[in-house]
Amino acid sequence: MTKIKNMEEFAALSGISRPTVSKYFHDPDSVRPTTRARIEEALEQFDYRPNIYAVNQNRKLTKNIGIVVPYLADPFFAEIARYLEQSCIAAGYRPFLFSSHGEQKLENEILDGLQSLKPAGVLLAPLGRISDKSAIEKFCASVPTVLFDSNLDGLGAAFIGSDNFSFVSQTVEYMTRTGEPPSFFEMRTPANPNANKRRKAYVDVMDRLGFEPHVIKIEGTGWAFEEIGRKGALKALDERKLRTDSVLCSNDRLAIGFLAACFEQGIRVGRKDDCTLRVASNDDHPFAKFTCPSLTTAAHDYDNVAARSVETLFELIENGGKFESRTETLFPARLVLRESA
Amino acid sequence: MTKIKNMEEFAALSGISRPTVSKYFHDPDSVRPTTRARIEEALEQFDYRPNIYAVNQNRKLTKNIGIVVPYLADPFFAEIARYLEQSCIAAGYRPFLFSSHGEQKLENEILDGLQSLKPAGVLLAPLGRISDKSAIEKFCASVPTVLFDSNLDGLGAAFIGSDNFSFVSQTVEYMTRTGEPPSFFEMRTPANPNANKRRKAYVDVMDRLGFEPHVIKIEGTGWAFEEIGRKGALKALDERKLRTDSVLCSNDRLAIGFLAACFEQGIRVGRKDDCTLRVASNDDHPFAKFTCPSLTTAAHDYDNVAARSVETLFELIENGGKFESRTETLFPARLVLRESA
DNA sequence: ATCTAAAATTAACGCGCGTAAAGTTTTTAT
DNA sequence: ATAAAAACTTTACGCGCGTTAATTTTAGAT
Repeated sequence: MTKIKNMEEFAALSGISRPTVSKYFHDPDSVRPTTRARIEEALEQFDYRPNIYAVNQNRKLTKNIGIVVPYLADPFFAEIARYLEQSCIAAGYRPFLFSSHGEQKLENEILDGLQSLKPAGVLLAPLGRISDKSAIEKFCASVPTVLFDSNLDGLGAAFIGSDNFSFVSQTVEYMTRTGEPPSFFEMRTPANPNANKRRKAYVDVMDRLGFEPHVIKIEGTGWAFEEIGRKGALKALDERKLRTDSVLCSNDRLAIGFLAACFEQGIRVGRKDDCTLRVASNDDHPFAKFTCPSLTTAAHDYDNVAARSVETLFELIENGGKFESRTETLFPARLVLRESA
Repeated sequence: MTKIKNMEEFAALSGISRPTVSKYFHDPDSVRPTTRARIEEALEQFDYRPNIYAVNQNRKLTKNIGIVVPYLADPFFAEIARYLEQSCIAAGYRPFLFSSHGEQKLENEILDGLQSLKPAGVLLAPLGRISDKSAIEKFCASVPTVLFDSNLDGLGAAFIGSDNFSFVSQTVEYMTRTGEPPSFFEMRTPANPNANKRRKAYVDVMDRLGFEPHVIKIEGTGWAFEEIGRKGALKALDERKLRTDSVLCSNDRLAIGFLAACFEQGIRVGRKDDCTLRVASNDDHPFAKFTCPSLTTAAHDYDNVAARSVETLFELIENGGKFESRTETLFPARLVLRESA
């Protein structure tokens, strides 16, 4: 097994000229089947691969794709990232995954570093409220970018996410139909723009159903939602803030904290006879199945959001990085009935 | 704001020769303070950055560092990855994060792709049992690699992880001291080598304390530990496999499933009077605080494992990629008492 | 066997930067 | 002030590959 230094050498060993070999690596189907066979034969024998730095220096467009999520320690984003990664690989691209870890500074640094990677495109789930909009706008101007999960008005070539109204209307209607209308439990200053849309949807749906909306806003900042939810729930329970026996949490991570607080307080949650409270939520977090009781929630259409995001990005890339107009695609939720409501 | 094309152009605009500018980017302290100032002044004015592809093509060693974890949807690894990333950045390196998603094929592909990135070093938490040892060995031969979390005998230049004996001895001793000796709850064919060490430690400690070890092995493969734990627990409870009122789970994700199963069955877990079962575990998963009841567990020394891992890798890099001998560093656990035991 | 379109070869340039050598200027020490 | 050391400038080559233009070979059809 000789060590190959460069394409010149490999071309010589395979008996094919370098430009043809170069062409092969760009697109194996662009060469004659016989020469392709000869190259691939040599490839197995000598284990050569083009120097990606030399390749990317000379190609106008790299095969790199950046994937940026706001908080990777949230398994929801880890799952989505997994799907996005695999779709990129399947399409012959090279995904690079980054997490902003909830910090604006880091999000900016990631976008900064991403620029020098000269990616063909970027899939960005921004931090949301605390994102540096102007920095993101500048970034999007120079790199084809598709936003997902969190929409920022007008930024990126397209947005793909979930239809928050569909989430909340389904959970509210279900709870109302099978019991009492829920209060809405959320952070006072949510990081994610979806939270605001969910609150609005809650108020709308309650109005429409003829009930008075009741929003419980809890304190806390950052991304430790479970702890924030737990503390907020303890306080709300202590102060008897709930107007009915039903609560709808803005998202599952808050609900996880809420359920932990209920358990601590000996409050039985669920629809069984001995239960005094029903808790539902939104997202269908990977752990929602393992809360006690298991969490009734509105599930993201993970697969479609992820699939459409990469699809859209590929279209964008093939379109030269620009769309005629910015599109927003929203996928509806699927209600997942479990034990908590 | 003119658009700069290359270093030549930037050098001209800053009034400094290109080789000096190049030197500056390699190490800002290697040029005279006055010239450094002039360069940085121009830098603010013109926003130029070297083309990383051209840079990396010519430098013997890149500033890239690969971070590979077995399963990023596990918040434990997400948290560790976060720390590793930040340490790399602080040291002037460029971390690239990859997850094997529990698949050998993917782990191999990641290492494969990593080679062409020509990283200065790699931090690798391998899949464990299902890792392709020969592939990893080959990789380590050509890239300076430090293993963490999961040890594979003899692979990598060093290993940094947790002392499984310390984990299990603390939990077993605690449970025994304050109640009955625990059974050990684990997967029959665990993916992670730590699991085997924990079982051995359990048997050892039980023997030493004069109790008969009792290991409950449950079925299931893959990385959906919570569901495996839940199903296994339902079966074990149904078949009355437990010899005492105490269970020690091999890891927290299994324990999360175990607790969910107990809740479903109406079994009260904890140390209160009305409880009939105590459950403890190992890892201190980020969600362990929010299980019902909250989980008593032995915590990894996250910070030290992560810090020592990057430290070791940097030493390795400065050492030219080779150590005299392979070292294994283990950090002890810290017992975290919560409500479940 | 002959023609033609497709594919491969040869030759050569450029990408942006690292880096080395030789000469010049600036700084530091005496 | 002077010498030595340090830093900078100029010049030039090389890295590995993309890409183009001109030429030759090959394949499929008549």
